[in-house]
Amino acid sequence: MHAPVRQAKAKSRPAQRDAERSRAAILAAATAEFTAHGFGGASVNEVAARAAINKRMIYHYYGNKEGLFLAVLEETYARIRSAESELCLAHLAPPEAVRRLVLFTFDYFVKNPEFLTLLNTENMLHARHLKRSEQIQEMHSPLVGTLAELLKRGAADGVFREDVDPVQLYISIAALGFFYMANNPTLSTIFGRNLATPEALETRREHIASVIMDYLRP
Amino acid sequence: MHAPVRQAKAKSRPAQRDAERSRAAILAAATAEFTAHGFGGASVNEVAARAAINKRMIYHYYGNKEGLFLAVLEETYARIRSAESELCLAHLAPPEAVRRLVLFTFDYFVKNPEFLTLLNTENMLHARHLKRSEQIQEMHSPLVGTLAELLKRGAADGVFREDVDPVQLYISIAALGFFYMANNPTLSTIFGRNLATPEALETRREHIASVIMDYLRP
DNA sequence: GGCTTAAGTAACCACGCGGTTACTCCTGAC
DNA sequence: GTCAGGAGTAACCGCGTGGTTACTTAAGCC
Repeated sequence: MHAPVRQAKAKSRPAQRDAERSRAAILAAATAEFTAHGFGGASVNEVAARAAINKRMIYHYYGNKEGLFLAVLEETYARIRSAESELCLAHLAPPEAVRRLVLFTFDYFVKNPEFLTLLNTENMLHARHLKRSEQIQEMHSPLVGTLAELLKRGAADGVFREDVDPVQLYISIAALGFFYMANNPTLSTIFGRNLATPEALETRREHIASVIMDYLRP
Repeated sequence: MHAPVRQAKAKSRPAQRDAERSRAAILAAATAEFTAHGFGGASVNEVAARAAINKRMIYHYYGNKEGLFLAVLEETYARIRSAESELCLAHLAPPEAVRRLVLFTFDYFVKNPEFLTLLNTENMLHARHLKRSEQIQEMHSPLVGTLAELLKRGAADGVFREDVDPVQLYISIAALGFFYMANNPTLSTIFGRNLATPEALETRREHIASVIMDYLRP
């Protein structure tokens, strides 16, 4: 799609029309703003400035601040689900597959810290946005079902214990990485050392794999 | 200390003077306000209203909103350290002591959800308040040292594996409970069931103990 | 080419915000 | 008894907020 030609206005770039591009710019700006300041501290004026888009358009596309935040959450969940769908675990031996899932989860949190902060913000608000979402089914991770299959196969093979609840295990895999990354600033301050160096992250990554794999031992 | 007698003003209770009581009321109100709304969304006007104290006094005691939030964090840390100091683990067998610590940690998070939310808020702000605190030493948990001793004794007794990093273990013990409680609203929404019922909490509690104790098996 | 819809703009509004000013008066110390 | 300091009050200020109003104009369709 070519950019239309139009006389430039003083001090502003030529107005163009591209709804998809505008919405994407707004979502990216809103993600940064809500991540940095939380829901109450974030400013719609600032989102508009960051996106270089008129504030009226934010209300046109998303309705209000709550609708904007829900759109940010939905996109955030879509991203992790998309990344999870690229894991191909079914053809792997159960221990290798679970280990792969554990490492993927931690690596995802390391590369996407905004996911952690946005989730914490939404939990502080008692998930009131997610509860209104029409995409909750898409947010449910199919990996819990995958994990249940792996645990069943592993128990049958005698390489996993038999009494593992896949939901509890999935939550624990997430917990071990999420807490470490989301709380890294206060943990580093209190322990008096940087827990976010590449070495520290590698140590934590291997520790998490060890905790989970040792828990699954028969 | 007796309450001084003074003529009541129209529509307001008699003004009394008690700095300690005022500070305590302000901190309690601020804890509730920051817990519910985060730092940016919390309002100093609302804190004053909740505490039934003039806003000027908040600035008199705490300087500004940032100083108020730091005071709330320091009190929050003081509370968990006080509760931890009542754990008497040294005389217990290492497995029983570690299990006691694990259960205590989860139970504390269940009973003090504001601790989780305030910590998440401070981490979103990159621990900028904690970094300015003059009480960081008091926030460092002595339990890490206690845990190191237990791991050493347990390994010598042959009931624990020998290669456990006490800091990583302590973080994992906190992670398994913190994530579950702090993310309960979104997890419950996405899994389509209430993960905060007494049964669900008991299941989670036992799961965490199992994960940690099985990890420590030689 | 004209018409309709929607993308986009600029300015505006009422209100709440964090913090301050200017004071009163309680209380403790000398 | 007096005085100074601090607890406490009421009103105020400049600014930013979420959201709205009233418009222009690009672009697609018939």
